[in-house]
Amino acid sequence: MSDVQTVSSQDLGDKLDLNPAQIRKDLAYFGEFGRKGVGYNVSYLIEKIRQILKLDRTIYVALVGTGNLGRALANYNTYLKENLKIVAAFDADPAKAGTVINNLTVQPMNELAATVKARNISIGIITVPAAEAQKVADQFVAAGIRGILNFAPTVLKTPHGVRTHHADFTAELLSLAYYMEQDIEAEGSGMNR
Amino acid sequence: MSDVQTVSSQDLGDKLDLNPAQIRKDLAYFGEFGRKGVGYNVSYLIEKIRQILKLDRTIYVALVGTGNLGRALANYNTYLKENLKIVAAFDADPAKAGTVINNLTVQPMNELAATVKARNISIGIITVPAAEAQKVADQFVAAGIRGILNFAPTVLKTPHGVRTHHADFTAELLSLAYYMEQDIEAEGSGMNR
DNA sequence: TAGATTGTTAATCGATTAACAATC
DNA sequence: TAGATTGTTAATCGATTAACAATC
Repeated sequence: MSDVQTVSSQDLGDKLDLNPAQIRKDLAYFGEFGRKGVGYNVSYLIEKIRQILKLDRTIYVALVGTGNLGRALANYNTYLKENLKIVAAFDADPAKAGTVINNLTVQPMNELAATVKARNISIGIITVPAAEAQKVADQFVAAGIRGILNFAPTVLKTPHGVRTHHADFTAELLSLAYYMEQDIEAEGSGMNR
Repeated sequence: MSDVQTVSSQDLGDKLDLNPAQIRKDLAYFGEFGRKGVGYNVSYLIEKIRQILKLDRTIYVALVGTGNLGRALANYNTYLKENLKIVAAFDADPAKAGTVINNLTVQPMNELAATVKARNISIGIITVPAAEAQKVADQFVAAGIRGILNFAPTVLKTPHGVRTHHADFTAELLSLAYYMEQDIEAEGSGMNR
């Protein structure tokens, strides 16, 4: 491990709390990336993993809804890795068109389809009220988007072929609450984690 | 299934796409909730599951940071189930103190500890810039909070006994992008999902 | 060459499913 | 009683880990 050019499955297992055999098996599933007796070349492995995870290309993202959450996400843009870029923002309110949020000029909805195509946008983020979310999803789908990240508290219907993830704060809080209670019980019973 | 008073593991398995034996085993782990030859009493089962998931009590939540994201979450409050309630909001900017967001009056940070105790708050939400997040977490911990939901793009250090979840938009988008690509490949290869 | 470490096969472990006695 | 369905034990399946030949 003093040689930073190379890393062994043992090293990786230690760091990731995983069995070295697991590491080797998982990597071997995608190809032969290592050298027997030597280990894995770090930069080569990173490049391979980027390929496996499809992180070797930039993905362009559009945002609909420039309320508090939409603006928060647009500002978050700065933190997104270079392979994810929010490049367009839309709002149904015509009065919002032309306003600027963190370098993005808000566009009216009727420009959505053309912009998605022109800028090669493949993911749409929905931060509109629940009542409007489905309509926006339909417009994204019609524009040819491949994935939707929905922040509206409603379940969207999207056709097969369009991946839809739901960012659910409530679920996040409930999950946290559940594990908190588990912790408390574990303490009470003198168990360790 | 025509009798809505009662439900069988078969019924539940059909609905949840799970093996009936799995359903029975999982439920049996927590106790004997069913009646042989009859099934599970629906309302009794719901109550038991609520108990198991610790959903039978109200959890009080505080929010620090009333920027775009904080305000968005405060408004989201309306959608939270009755067992999760954001009951306090704080901001480091003294000028913000006293402003009202969706029924919540923003308080100055020096009131945090007292409010957490007085209102029996067990979860803290952090929506401040990354640079301030750790400081806020420390204050939450000192106030005796049991769980933290962190929206700042930074990893927090919290002591053993304080559950910390990180709501990571980037991870959400990356995961979506990954599955999108998988879908595309599956199509290309004529595989079905 | 001797030591190290991969990729992979064999052994183990755990989780899922099937089967069934108990019983409503 | 006959039919249905649980709770649980036994069988199966898959995933994790150990072991090791290949080889750098």
